[in-house]
Amino acid sequence: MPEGLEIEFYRRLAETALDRVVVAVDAPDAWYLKGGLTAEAVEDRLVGQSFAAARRVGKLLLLDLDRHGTDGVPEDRDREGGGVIGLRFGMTGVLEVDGERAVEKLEYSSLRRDPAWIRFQVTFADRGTLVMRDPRRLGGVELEPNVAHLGPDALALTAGQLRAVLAGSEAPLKARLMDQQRIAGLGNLLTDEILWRSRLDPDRAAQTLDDREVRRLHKHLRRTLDELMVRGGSHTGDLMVGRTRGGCCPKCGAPLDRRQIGGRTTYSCPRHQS
DNA sequence: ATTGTGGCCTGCCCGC
DNA sequence: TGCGGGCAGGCCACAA
Repeated sequence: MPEGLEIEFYRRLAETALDRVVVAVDAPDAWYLKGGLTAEAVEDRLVGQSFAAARRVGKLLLLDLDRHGTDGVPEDRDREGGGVIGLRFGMTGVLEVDGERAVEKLEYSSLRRDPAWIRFQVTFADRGTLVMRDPRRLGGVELEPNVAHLGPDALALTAGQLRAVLAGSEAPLKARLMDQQRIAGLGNLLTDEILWRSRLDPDRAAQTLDDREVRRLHKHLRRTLDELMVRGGSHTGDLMVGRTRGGCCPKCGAPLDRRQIGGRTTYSCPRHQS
């Protein structure tokens, strides 16, 4: 599923959609529009504009609208927020620009291109498109999304930030790492991989980690994100081959534990993680 | 406040 | 061969 890494790939792809004038918006699924947004409102807001920048906070992709209209006339500066559209991809959302995908293989999503799965589409004057496909409709589109409640981005997390996130929390380590208000961008697969590499039990209370363990966790967090980014995504971790019912630890061959932690299916090695 | 739970959505996989 | 029940998890509302 798209976690922070995949959304970073999406963001890079979205940069090819910058500075192109929008001529049409298709939002066929009202349920996909969040925060009271309507198809008419998003069309009014986008048509005639272009995207000036593609940013990312955790799993949220942000497209900044150009401050100026196509005629170079300054926009109404009184309008609040500066014009940002937020795209969430849920578990099975895929981004395409001009028919190109940022991620070829997406775990738990389908490779089919059923037109019915198009939840949001922007057409540019050059006839190119930006398309969100989402079979399960767990993503969404929102204007001026609130990013204040998101924690620091996982891809740039410092050791000090990690320490602060874990301090004083009775919550299971894994739940704390996946809490988007604390750290933005870690999903289920990445978190299992990071904790497995760090040899830490996902069910331990977050605050029980000592300094050495926090530093170890931070080292593996950074290393894992860098490595899987190069490999191509969250599903390319070393644990993945064993991450199945009855699966075994790729390190030692011991049967993996399969538990629900923080409401998520969690795989861990009883021999390596404590 | 913090932490946990259930439900949303629907394609796909497994077993019968 | 077709069918039905789980399963997947990001996110949110709500409960304790």
